[in-house]
Amino acid sequence: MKIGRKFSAPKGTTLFSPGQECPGFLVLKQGCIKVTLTGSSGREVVLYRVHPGEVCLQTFTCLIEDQTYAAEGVVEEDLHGDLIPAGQFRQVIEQDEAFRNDVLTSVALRFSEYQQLIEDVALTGFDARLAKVLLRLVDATGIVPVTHTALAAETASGRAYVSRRLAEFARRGLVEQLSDGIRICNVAELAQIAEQK
Amino acid sequence: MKIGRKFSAPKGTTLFSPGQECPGFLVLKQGCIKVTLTGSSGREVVLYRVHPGEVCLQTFTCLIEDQTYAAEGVVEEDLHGDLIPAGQFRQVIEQDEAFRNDVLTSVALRFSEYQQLIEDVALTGFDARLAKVLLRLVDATGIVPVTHTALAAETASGRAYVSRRLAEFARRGLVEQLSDGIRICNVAELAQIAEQK
DNA sequence: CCAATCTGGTGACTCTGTCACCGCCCCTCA
DNA sequence: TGAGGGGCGGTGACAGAGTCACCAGATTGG
Repeated sequence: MKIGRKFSAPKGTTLFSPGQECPGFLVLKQGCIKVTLTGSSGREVVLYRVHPGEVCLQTFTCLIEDQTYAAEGVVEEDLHGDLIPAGQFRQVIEQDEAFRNDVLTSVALRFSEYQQLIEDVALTGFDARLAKVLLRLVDATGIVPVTHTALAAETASGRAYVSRRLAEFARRGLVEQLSDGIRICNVAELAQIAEQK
Repeated sequence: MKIGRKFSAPKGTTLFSPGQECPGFLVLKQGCIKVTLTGSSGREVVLYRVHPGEVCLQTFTCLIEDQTYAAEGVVEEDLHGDLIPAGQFRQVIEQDEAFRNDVLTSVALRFSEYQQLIEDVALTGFDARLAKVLLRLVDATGIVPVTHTALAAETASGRAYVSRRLAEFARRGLVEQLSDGIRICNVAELAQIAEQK
């Protein structure tokens, strides 16, 4: 069954920001959306990423309750997908089993991701969080191609502190700081740190 | 349409704990469930509460992914509701519009609650969190009938620190410590603190 | 070539949370 | 009745986490 209309957006596009309407239910075919929360102090936290096969759930809560939420969505990799207008949601979910399953799967995914995030932020030490993020963001060549500032958002922490701990990791030989990223040197030990506390 | 079977449990019952199967999709008619996460250090965080009209979503993620999650559910007020076996879920959600709406509403609620919790824990100062929790848990007589230990779980913090900050709040005349709880003395100023940072 | 911007390093703080230990109160049970 | 024991809360001393301000190098773009 054909639903929604084609939707594309290039890397860097802000899909929705606090206070705006978001464009609807986006079923991702290709690309990646980064969803973040920004506090009044300007500090930013990465909530989750939407990948192909998943549904962007931000409208969901906007629909049921009225509040506009503080989340912001930015395209990280060029985007292609189908957009289902918010108003048609209940109808489509009733009629289209595939869509319904997509939504339910996405919901379950997000749900456990959020729970994991809360666990990480509330119950784990910073080093474990940092190690986990590094291991999650390595590319195929063993390098994490992001700035300290970006790592701060990923770890729900501050840039200065990230720099300090990263220096300590480097001192211990776990990573090596490059001009354009971080090389992972000791995966095993990092993985062990990620499990602690 | 009649779904599931009657289910009841008295206050204090542990409905599910990390590693166990949870009993299924519980549609609450009466009572309250407290869902918490406990870290390896023994520290506990209150994730959310399930109230009448809502659905307990813990199985949801267990169903889609395989992992057993660290959440624990405890009955806070005597419970009555209907239990839908996990296996029947997709069938019931397809056929029963009322149930489908309940689930979607619950999901949206949880979703925004989780997001709020992440925002609170990751982006707000402790005092704001504490003030917020106090205002959320006051009863009709202006008293918050909980221990410091419970407040620590609600604020995702430690008991000792809660005691300290509460003493400071008392010194400033915002609250008064009683033998069996905390009296709120200055709602306005607490509300203002709750908004900060 | 200079200015503007982005990035990362650092010292000196503050805030947050931990640990251990204390005393208090209440309950139970011999 | 009195000796434990457990839950609760207060406190000092400390450790972990995060902030702020400021600096320096790199890059970019006019």
